[in-house]
Amino acid sequence: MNKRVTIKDVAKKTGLSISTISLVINNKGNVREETKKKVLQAIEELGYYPARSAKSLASRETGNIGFILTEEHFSRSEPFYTKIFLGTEFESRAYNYYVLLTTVPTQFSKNAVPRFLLENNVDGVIFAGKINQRYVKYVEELGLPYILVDYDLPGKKVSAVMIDNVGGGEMATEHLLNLGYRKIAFIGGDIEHPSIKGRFEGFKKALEKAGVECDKDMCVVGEPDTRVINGYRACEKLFTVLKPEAIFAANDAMAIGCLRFLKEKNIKVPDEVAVVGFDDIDACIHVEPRLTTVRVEKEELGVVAVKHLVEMIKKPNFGITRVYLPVKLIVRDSCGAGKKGLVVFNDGQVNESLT
Amino acid sequence: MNKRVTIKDVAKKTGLSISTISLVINNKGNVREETKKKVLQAIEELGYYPARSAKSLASRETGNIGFILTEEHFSRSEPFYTKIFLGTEFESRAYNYYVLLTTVPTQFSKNAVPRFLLENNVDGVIFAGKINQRYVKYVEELGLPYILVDYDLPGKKVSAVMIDNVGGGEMATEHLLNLGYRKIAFIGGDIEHPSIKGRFEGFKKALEKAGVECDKDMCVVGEPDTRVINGYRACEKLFTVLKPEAIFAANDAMAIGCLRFLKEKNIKVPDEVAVVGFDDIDACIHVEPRLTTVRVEKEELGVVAVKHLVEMIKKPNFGITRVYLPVKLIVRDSCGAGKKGLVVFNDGQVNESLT
DNA sequence: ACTATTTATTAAAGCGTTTTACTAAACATA
DNA sequence: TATGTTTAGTAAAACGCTTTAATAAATAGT
Repeated sequence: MNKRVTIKDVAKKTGLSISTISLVINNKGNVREETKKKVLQAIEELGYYPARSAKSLASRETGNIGFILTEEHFSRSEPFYTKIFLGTEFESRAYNYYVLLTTVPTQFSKNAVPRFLLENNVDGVIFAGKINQRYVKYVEELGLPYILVDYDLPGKKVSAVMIDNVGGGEMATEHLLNLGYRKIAFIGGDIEHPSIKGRFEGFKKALEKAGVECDKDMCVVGEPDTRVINGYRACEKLFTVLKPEAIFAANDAMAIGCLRFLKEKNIKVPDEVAVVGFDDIDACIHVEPRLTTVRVEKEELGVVAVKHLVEMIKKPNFGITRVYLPVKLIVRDSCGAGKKGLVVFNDGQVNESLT
Repeated sequence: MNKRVTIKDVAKKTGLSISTISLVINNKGNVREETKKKVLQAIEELGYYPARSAKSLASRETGNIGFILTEEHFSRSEPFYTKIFLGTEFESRAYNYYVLLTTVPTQFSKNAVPRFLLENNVDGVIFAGKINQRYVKYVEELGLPYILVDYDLPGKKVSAVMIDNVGGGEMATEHLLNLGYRKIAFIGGDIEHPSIKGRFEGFKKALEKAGVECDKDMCVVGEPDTRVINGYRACEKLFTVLKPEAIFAANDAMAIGCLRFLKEKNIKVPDEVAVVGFDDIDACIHVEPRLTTVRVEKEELGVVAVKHLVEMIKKPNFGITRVYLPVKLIVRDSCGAGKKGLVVFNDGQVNESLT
């Protein structure tokens, strides 16, 4: 093919040295305005663009960000982390970075270390979701800046962008309380997960504030994870003994599991039981009834993570940043708010997602 | 930080030259088994791994694959191309590639050229979905191998992995015919799109085979694109004049649009109208009734694209590959198959996606 | 006018690999 | 034994940049 044009060609064309060309490109050193112009023009005319590999080698900057996800999270149908990823992907471009995605097994293992770390091929790392502490430690020892998204390392001060889980849990519960429900159940799944824990905390906080006692039997938190099937089972468990007026599920998947169970048992939602979820995944508007939930701005999580990570890359000893992203109650049909004549502060009941 | 260990360190430790180390790593040249062992051990002990940037610079291989998507397709909620992307992402890792994603505007523009092309930072390119021909040309002129996914360039022999749209359209239509429907409508959106065109073709083919006349008025193909809202509108248009017994929508989004309209008008699905979609997006199992559709293996599209692209990268003049991925009818509730006592050859009616 | 300082440019080293051409040793061939 | 052929290993150039230290020219200070 037509040979690649290099910095040498630009030097030759302008009669300057390659050093000068480099300085102009990177806006460094003292270069006369006039020569700058000349160089820029030559670059334009030749269609020159610095080769990434050479630039990386010389400058020790790769222009890449690593994105590490535990394998379970990458399950091909899980949209939550996919969206976070797309957010980082999108935002990275604004900062002229590319993001390299990889998954790692839950357990740390020497030969599960992401290749981009071994190859020295990233300038910083984003960890999304639950992650084994040893991966973080590995990255730390490399001296790379990193940030966690939607997770936190207990007992370790790390940079992280998190969801306001407590606030969201409170919000959802308060909403149910405001609608007059008192016997409210909580369905949680893996309560060890910081996010679930936070949502549960918010749940209890709201109840306490309202002076409603939190019935332990109404809190099903034993399931191993937060998939639909476990929501279904938790709901089943719940209804064998009790009859809650409302359910707050720690995420939409589980909430949808509840909906499934209730539909099977012919228990009407929201007339007999109200259901509120958390996350606002796409499915919410497709299920029947449409699910009231707490919206997490998933892409935004990724976006914010990139913003901070880039800061950290640019400025060494930037320090630790910890940010909590606000959430928002999205009222739809599964909580009975409409029925009860409540003002629905929702954005676009009818047309939403008619995309 | 602890300084990076380089090939020099390995050379020093083994008392060999760096050339030999390199040869061992890349399994080239003539190196005694014995020395090979020695080198490998030293590498192991030192924890050496070749730096990507240096390797790239010297070998002119980047280890990256570019993934180019038109902006509309990247709309953050569009799961179709996201899944294709995840498929490539996943498969790439098996081949030790990373994939760099970028979007481009619909119209070609000199300064919309993906940075990874300018930087010489990819070994090959995947184009997903509808793409302006000039981008393809640009890549071609760079001498880079490339492959299209879910699109084709009319009048140009390019490598591509496509869906069997015609077969799928035929399948869906035949299914409706088998159920006894005769007045079958087609809702298409952008008929210029090769995929839609193919599905329409399959539709007509099936009708013809069955000796059923294709009523032009039953084919709504004027909408600008295939979003939910346009399915809604097309359906509305349809029902102002006609009363089809069944609808075959060219994709699930539009099919869901139909469902919305029909629910609003209180027209029962499938009792009064049967609906079949195409793609099998996640929402299918959440809508009411669950949507019968033609499943496209979206991740698989990405996987296959990577497989072929890697071949092309490894073997220059590999030639053109064109592959059609088969599709599969997924019978659910919107077509009335159950009601009519038909055998339902579905995988997991009840538990599917209870993930 | 002479020195000190600032400004503009460059030569050259370095980044960490791959690869080619070369050498030396070992082995075959006759 | 002399010669050709493998085999094993290496020196050195190349890949295309950045960056540092040095130099030269212009400007300022007295």
